[in-house]
Amino acid sequence: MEKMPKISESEWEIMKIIWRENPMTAEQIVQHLPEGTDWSDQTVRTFINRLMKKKALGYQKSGRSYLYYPLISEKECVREESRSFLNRVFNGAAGLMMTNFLEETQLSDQEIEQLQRILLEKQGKETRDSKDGSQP
Amino acid sequence: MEKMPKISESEWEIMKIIWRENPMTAEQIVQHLPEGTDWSDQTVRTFINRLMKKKALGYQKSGRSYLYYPLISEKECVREESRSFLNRVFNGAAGLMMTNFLEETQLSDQEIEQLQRILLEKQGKETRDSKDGSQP
DNA sequence: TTTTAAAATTTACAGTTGTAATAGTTAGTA
DNA sequence: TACTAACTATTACAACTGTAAATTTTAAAA
Repeated sequence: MEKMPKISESEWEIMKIIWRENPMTAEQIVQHLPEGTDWSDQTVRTFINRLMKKKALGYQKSGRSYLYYPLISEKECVREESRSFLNRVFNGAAGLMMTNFLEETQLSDQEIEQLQRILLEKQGKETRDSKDGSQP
Repeated sequence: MEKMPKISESEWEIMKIIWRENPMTAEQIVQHLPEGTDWSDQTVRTFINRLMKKKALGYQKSGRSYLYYPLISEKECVREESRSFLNRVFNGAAGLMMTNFLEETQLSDQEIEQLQRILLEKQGKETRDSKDGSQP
């Protein structure tokens, strides 16, 4: 984990596509943009280029075009972005954040049950574990 | 809710202070910055000014200085920032997001229990309510 | 009332982001 | 092999951010 580059809002769109499936050409990336996204081809290529400058994407040549692939992991990025959000908005208080989300969000029964299951499991563990939180 | 202005990372620090206690002078805001924040006075005043331009802060004169107070609510801002984060990182999938957070975060027993309580309550309601989600 | 010190306002400046247009390169095609 | 269409790379430019310094205003002090 060398030091995650900062990924902007638009760049996230590109990364999400690439993480789902790669390697991929610029052309393909454009095709995979969520509907409603109204970016010109050039704009998308600019984003791709910036991501390469940031070392978030790598490429290999293939005929006339490049095949891009991620150099940073989605998990790491999600973790970093979550950390940032949590600090900015909730001063790092994860419990408060989740309470808030639960109260404001509509969830399906399945989701509720899954969350309950996770909590149940956590409840058993928390008491056992030290406050460290890093296990393989 | 006219249309929330976009609050930057640094500006959030100012807003969080003002929301906690207001009205407040620039001087006081500086004093309430979290320790470790290494901003010059001028920098803080720049942020305050930008927040006024954005109509996020208002003021009333008091002697030689201004007393600032919020013009936008914390709840609204938190909601907006959460929405943005959720879309950017999880494509809007709240359940996925919470699952992820629960799995990555260390929580106290109290917090776990509180979350369980909220879920329990939600479980009763979800089945009753329509999928609308807007009640007074 | 003039001075002055503290506040606020204006200006600065580089880096990031959104949004492309334009220029340069190159692999196929004629 | 020369041409061209598709790709990539470079350049553009304004708005937003982080970070202040310089300037102007003004209430309080002398």
